[in-house]
Amino acid sequence: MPTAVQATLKSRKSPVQARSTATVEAIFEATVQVLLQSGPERLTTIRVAARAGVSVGTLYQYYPNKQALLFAVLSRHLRLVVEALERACEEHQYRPVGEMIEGVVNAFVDAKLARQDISLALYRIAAGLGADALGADMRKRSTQALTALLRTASEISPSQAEFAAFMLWTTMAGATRAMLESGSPAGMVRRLRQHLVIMGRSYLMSPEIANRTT
Amino acid sequence: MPTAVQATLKSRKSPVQARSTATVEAIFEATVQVLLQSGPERLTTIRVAARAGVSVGTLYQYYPNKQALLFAVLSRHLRLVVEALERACEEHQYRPVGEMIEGVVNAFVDAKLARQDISLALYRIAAGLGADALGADMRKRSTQALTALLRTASEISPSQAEFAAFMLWTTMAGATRAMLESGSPAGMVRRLRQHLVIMGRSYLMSPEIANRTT
DNA sequence: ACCTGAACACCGTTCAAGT
DNA sequence: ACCTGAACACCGTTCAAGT
Repeated sequence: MPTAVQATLKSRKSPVQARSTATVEAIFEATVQVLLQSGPERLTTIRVAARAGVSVGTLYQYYPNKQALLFAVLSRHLRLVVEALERACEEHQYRPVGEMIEGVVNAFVDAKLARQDISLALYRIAAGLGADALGADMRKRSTQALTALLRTASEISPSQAEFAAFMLWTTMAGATRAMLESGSPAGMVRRLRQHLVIMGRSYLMSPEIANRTT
Repeated sequence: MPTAVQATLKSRKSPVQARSTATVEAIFEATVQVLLQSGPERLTTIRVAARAGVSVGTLYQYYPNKQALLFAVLSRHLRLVVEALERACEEHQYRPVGEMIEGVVNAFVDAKLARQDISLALYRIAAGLGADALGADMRKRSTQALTALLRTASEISPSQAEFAAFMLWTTMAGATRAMLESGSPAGMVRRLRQHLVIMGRSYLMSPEIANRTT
């Protein structure tokens, strides 16, 4: 179920000719480039259009407003991260909790770091309403995948799986964000991975979360 | 050492007469009101000035630009949260780790929830550059207070205190933010407190963080 | 010392006119 | 079917003129 905001921010018309498909892609790429080179403050519709080699009018034929441009970029980025997480969840089902956490943490951190520059630029924009709804969607998908994973862990009480998934996700997301925003020096990445694993594992194996009947 | 950004966003002139002190406060309060009632998108300088009962020109006499308005609000809010955290850290020195975590988590969640509406509105604005620098400052102060606290815990290896403080802070901040953004239903607040305590405690008492020589 | 508000620059968005 | 770009509305910011 797409939210109202998402509907508003979707592409205005679907391109039917090859020419316009190329135009849409050019505008999307131009948005990424302007975002990374000029920053969100100087990202104007005219600048994006110019970079894409079209006029403003053309831009507005495919994206209903400026927010939609950033929404498109944010959307793809978040989707890639969530999909990486979902894959990791699939792959680590029925494994020991320690392995699960390690697999999930590494997948998440890798995905965020893969486009570190985009991640950072996008953190500054979450402002727009679209981002709020989108972030909520992604959190939902992420916690669902994690819940499903935790349900296959023999060590964990099933009734705790859902909330534990929420805690794991916000921990990974929060810590990775803080690290990126503080410049993410090389050594810190390694340490962050380690400590996220330690924290997640010890949390899940704590008497309150772990399955007492097993 | 104040950052360049902060210098730019500080009040432009200090009021010397009683009249202007009142004006500055009126503008500040007007900013909070417009932010909460109209949202960040509709917060215009003219609207804030009108709400404060002054002209735009007057507003710009005390705040160098629109960002400075939001910066002032964000700044006070974050300061209150950090100070609450610092107080909790002071008060729980040399206690068992379980009590430390409980005290710190409750202080943090209480402070964020005390002005829940402002917290939420401000999350949407962190966009502005000022917020980035300010957020970094607050993270620094918070982790320093937490580091000092953890150094007084007999159970914890001193060499791990600093990074552990970073992990604790991002976990609390991330989880609280996610909860607020997802509407923070009544029951969830209680559960979040519990799980933050469980997570923090089990992390700090894990063999990797705990002092093996004690 | 403080305040006013018209004027300016710039940006998001539209739409009549083109190919 | 797609593109153009001048025109419009609106907002942030300034500054000469007021008290």
